[in-house]
Amino acid sequence: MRICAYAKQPVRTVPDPVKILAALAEPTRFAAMAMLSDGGEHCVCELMRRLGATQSRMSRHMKILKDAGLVTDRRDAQWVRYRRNAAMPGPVAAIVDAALGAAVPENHGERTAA
Amino acid sequence: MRICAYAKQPVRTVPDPVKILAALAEPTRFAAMAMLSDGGEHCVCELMRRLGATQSRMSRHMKILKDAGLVTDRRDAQWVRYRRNAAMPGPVAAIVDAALGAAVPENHGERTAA
DNA sequence: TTCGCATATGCGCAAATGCGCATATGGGCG
DNA sequence: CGCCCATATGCGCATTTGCGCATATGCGAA
Repeated sequence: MRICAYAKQPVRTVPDPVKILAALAEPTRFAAMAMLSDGGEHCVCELMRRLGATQSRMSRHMKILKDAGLVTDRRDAQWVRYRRNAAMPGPVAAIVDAALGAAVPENHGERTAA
Repeated sequence: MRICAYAKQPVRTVPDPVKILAALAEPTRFAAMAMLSDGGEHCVCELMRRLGATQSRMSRHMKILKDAGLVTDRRDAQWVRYRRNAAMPGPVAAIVDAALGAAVPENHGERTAA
């Protein structure tokens, strides 16, 4: 029912927040997003090792994060490098940041975001 | 493993972000939180009518939100009034607000949070 | 107490989700 | 080419999750 039918751009569909939340609502995926939030690239083999997941599981989890638009992947020789999607719509990035921020165990009440 | 053993308050356990995300990652529950974000109280019968859910389903969904610490309930005669938990830890409220903010359909690219 | 409205819960079922195993695919190297 | 490493995917299985139905419980009114 595209509201902005006149829009030139491919109608920036407002991403379903529920889908974003579901993608993050799994321990391994959440931990993966936390790893990727260092801004760098990480291959599946590194993710699986650091997070203690099997190869197939980690690959599938990353696909879910990718489908949700939270990460991007890039083929580099025999590796696939994943990184946090820098082009996430603002509201989506806000969800991710808020979730990751709540995971910091240090602060028991203090400010988290900046 | 209570880190702040000296705390007088009942050790504000840092809530598991994944649990919060899971509580929100369901359409009916998400919509319920959106309804409650008007700051007011809403009984189950109102929630179920407005959201098109059956009574038992709505009751259970609200229990999940309550267990996650996102809402509080209050018995009022034959009704149970739910409202957004005003005592949510900051980081948790940040997740909820970010998620609800991403749901606003109006803004297709504009600023959402203030 | 009995009735009726509002809410919670036990139960079984169906769909979704996460997992491991095996295998396929992609790419570098000898 | 053959081999190996890294990643993706088909498949079956077990668990979780959401759902409706029926029923139990709470509460006010007659």
